[in-house]
Amino acid sequence: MSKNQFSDRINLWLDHLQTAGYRLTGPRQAVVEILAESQFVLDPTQVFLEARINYPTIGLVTIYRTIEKLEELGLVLRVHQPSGCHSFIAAPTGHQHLMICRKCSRAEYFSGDNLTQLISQIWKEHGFSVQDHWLELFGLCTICKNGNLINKEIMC
Amino acid sequence: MSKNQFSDRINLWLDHLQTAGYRLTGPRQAVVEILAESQFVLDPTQVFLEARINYPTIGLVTIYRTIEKLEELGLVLRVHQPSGCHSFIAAPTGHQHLMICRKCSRAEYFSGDNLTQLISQIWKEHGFSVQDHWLELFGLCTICKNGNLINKEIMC
DNA sequence: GTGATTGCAAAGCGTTTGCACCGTA
DNA sequence: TACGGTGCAAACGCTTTGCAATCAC
Repeated sequence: MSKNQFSDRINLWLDHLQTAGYRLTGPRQAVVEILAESQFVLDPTQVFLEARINYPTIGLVTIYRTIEKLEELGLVLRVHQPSGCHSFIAAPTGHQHLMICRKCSRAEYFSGDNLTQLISQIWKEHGFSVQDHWLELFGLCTICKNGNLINKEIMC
Repeated sequence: MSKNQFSDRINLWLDHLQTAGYRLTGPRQAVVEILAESQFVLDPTQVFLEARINYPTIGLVTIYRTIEKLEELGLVLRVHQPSGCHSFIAAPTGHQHLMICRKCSRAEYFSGDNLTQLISQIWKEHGFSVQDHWLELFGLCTICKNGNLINKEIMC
């Protein structure tokens, strides 16, 4: 994804917020910039620390309140991991699932999962009607797999 | 799953605890009985309330400590749901995934997911090496789908 | 008898709420 | 100017820890 696409996402999110009746403020823009551009899943404290670089007076409470609004607008997603469920990432466009790097927390979306056969089989065997599914992959991203020491700290 | 199989699971878990060097106590047995027999995902407070029926002096802290040991022995699994990640269920035998009823929290395991093709495709397209995956289905169980009012309160 | 286990109370942690001040529209 | 947004401090709920009494081995 190019730098321009990330910038587009920032503007898209700011538009969404404004359309929903929310005001455009410095602290809000700082949070949007972090989450819209991040290739890694981030928890509120990580967003807070990043946001303070551009907006030093921002408080952690504002991070929570902004994430809440972005989540409500479907722009941001809570990410569930074995290590915990306190992190967030930009929501996908369309039907996609996450793969997350165990080492650096980099997150990428993929598509192409086809569970229709499985779901109809489950219907027949268990009588369970499936409405929704969660699929998440864990492993190593290209960079970490090749032994590079690139991680969140160095990248951000 | 028959009643006998559940009773077997209780004894199996108690054996595992003892083999691991843990002592067999009343409070521990009470927790094991609840979690080994439950068809529903249960959070620590729910286990606590259930366990007090058989063991009225048990404390919530003991629930947490026993769940911790059962998890460590691979007998119990934390369940992640849109509503939160504080619930637990007996771990599956072999490669299986959970389907969870949105209405009553009943959980059933299924097998037969085949993601090998998807994972090799992801390797080719993203260079991401997948080590593990999470798959969870959400919907309605046979009982809730048919409009019955059976739920946790009535069942347990 | 000895050391693990228990329940209570207190501490810890992430998150939310109350409130007066501030800044956008 | 009006009212939504902000940051601080305090409250909150779930979970963990410290400790003396208790209980399994």
